[in-house]
Amino acid sequence: MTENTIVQQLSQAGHRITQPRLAVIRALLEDDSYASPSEIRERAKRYYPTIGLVTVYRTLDLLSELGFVRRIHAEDGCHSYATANNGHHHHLICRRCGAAIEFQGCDLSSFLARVSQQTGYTIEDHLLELVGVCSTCQ
Amino acid sequence: MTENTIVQQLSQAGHRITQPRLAVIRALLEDDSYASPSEIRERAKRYYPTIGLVTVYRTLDLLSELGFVRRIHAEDGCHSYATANNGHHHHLICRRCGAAIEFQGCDLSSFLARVSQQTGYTIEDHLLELVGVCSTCQ
DNA sequence: GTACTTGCAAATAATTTGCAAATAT
DNA sequence: ATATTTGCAAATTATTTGCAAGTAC
Repeated sequence: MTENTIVQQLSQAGHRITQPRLAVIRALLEDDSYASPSEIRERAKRYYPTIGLVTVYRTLDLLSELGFVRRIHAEDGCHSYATANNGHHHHLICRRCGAAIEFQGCDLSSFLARVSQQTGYTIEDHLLELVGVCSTCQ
Repeated sequence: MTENTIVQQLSQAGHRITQPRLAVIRALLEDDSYASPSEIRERAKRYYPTIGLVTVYRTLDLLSELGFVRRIHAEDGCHSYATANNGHHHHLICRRCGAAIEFQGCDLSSFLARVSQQTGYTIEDHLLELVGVCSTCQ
């Protein structure tokens, strides 16, 4: 995902391209490790030093609605975000450095069909996150 | 999971069986839908009317360490808990009534091996939650 | 009897809201 | 020019901690 793509889609969706929003977008793209709103704010200050935490919250909400970020459900809480590409829906997270990348080809259909049969539930959605160690950290 | 099993293991692990703890355990077992600490407190009041919210938090922590409850990562936040059986590790959640049951046989090994190969990560753990509609709610 | 547990009150942390000033278009 | 966005301050919500009183063993 590039800054241009995000800016374009933000704009097309009727939102303004402001300095604080750009700063958050850059902060997210410059580093693939997941981060909390206040960590993202610290990174974003490099691009817009006076950015307020409230603006970071609001920008994350906005980017989340548009599918450019997603909340990470880590062992220590669910207050962090990572960039996300539209379409893919799952993160693979490095336990050491926090790098959160998306992986391709989540095909669980036969597994889900079996669980559905066993339980009587219809299954409509799933949350899947993999945790491990990235190649750099190994 | 039964009250007796939990009480026994709590006791064996050196913890005391108190009225507030029993109330939380009963509140959890009486209903399989997941609930927030304060909802659990409301349910537990039926068994011990003066129970404090702090005690509910502490009891949930304790039960969580022992593996009898697990946090549910729902669409609206990660502040809720459901009962868990030792060994199984994933919940299937009804979107309508909140029933959270565990399912058997999570075999993702070949899937995980493929992701590992594609990404260069070693994969050590995973978080999986399925969301759907239970047979009663259908 | 003693160590563990409880629950209040207070502290801390996380998030949201109201609103006047600033800014993108 | 105007509607959107910002960011402060304050409100709200969630969670943790200190500690004196209560309770299980």
